[in-house]
Amino acid sequence: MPAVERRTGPIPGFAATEPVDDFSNRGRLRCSRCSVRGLCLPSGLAGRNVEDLDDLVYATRRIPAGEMLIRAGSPFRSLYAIRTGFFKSYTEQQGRPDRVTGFQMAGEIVGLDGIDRDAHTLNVKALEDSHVCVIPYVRLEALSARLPWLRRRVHRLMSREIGTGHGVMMLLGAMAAEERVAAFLLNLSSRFAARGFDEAEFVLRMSREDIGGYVGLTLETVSRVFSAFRDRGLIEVQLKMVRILDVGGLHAVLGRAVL
Amino acid sequence: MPAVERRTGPIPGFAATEPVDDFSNRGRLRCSRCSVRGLCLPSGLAGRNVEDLDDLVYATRRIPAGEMLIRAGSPFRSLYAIRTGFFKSYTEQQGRPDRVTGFQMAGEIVGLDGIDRDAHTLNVKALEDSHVCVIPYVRLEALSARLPWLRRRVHRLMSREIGTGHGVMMLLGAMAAEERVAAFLLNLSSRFAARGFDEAEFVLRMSREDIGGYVGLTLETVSRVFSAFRDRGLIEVQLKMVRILDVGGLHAVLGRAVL
DNA sequence: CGGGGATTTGACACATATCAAGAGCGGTGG
DNA sequence: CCACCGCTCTTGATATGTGTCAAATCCCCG
Repeated sequence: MPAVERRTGPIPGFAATEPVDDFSNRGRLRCSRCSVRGLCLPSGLAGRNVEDLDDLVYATRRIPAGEMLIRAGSPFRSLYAIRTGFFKSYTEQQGRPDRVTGFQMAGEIVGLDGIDRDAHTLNVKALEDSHVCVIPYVRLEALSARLPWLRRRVHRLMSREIGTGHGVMMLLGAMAAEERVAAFLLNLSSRFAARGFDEAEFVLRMSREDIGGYVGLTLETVSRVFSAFRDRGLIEVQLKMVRILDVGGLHAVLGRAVL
Repeated sequence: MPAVERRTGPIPGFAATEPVDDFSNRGRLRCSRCSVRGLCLPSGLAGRNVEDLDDLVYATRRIPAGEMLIRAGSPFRSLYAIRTGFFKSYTEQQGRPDRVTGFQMAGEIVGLDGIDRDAHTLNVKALEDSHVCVIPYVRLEALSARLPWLRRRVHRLMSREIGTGHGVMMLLGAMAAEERVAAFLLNLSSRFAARGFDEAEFVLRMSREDIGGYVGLTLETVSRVFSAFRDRGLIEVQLKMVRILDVGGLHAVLGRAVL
């Protein structure tokens, strides 16, 4: 069962079927006070204007580790901004392991792929206890009408996701196993760094199988590559714990493979 | 040298560095009269409103086969709507064959990936003589301010491109060679069909190497798979000419591989 | 008609998948 | 608190799909 539900009544144009566990937004949820505002929707905005966003967020929702935030096929109504936590987006394949399209962390927006068909196309599952902001699409739309910078910002977000997709295509279509894993680790590292976490030492929230599902390898190969990197002194690995000992070395593995 | 250039003076906020070979838009280029409007930006619009778009297009531009429409790294100013023709989007890799991120045809929009960084990230090259509509981003922005349906439409377009990317990830990360090629052929076929062309018989505009660069295989493997399909009576191939003899059979090759 | 690139086909190599077994860790319950 | 159980991870042996290298053919275009 997905999180506790507590609602505060329907929003015009927004069917109240969203499970939420926080109050409706009466100035309580403020982008202007959010710790990840520098990465999230308000990014790049000078202070005062951020308050324009303060009635954008409908509610927050707590997603315990292992619970689904979005189920593929469900009707699209909202985007979700990740406040804290870690998610994986994936499609299920009967028998085979999940095909993972990405991992998302604080400040990132999920659900953009659902706009086109008015339905979500991917499953999104929390890999650790997480909090998200529910952003009803109709509200975003309405606010976009009068906030040019918000239109622009949403365009940039979507454009970035398109570009991210191209990066993954590069990874999947043109890189060897070690290159893929190196690229994966470096990507994670820089994203942690952007959030003020240690860029050298971090915890992998996902399993080897999930990593494999993302970079297009089997879990065994991922494990082997980790071991190979360890033996060469590039990283330390102890199950979920990873410490990057030689960033330059990892970049060298990537070689001239363009990401 | 890229096509003939003929301009009609600067547009506010739009530096006149775009090579164009048609007149500036004085009601001459009309989405409302365009043959691909059903697939392009105006898609889904009731007739009369389409005229709102008529001053969106700055100019058309002819791109001869083999010429570049967009060069990776160049500053982002415009989107391009394909009127006629066929393009490939790709990144160059020194030594190795191009990594192809997609093929585009009439009614499709290219350049969306450039919004995020104000620069194009992919090369886009015409594979046959083509015509595109140049859509200055500032104009699209301005028009979006007063046309809710256009905002929505652009969101949908970008969302679709995100979803397309996920489809390619699926293909590259989880499918065997024959599955990839079958998916590629079926995808092309349905897109031709949507444009009123024969869905069973069509001309491949791209080389085997380009196909390989797209589906993540070498040109030899692509060729072998084509031959295998031919031997099994699924298709006829004669260089660029392809005829699908057994659609069901191709779908069967895909099996339960989810696209 | 000639030339050069694209395509096909073959032989072989190799990277990664597959199959299998064992070890380590974490969570649960006594 | 300890012991057990199950799941994830690691490591090994082997299989196999696809890449690589090479050569012949075909076509298109000049």
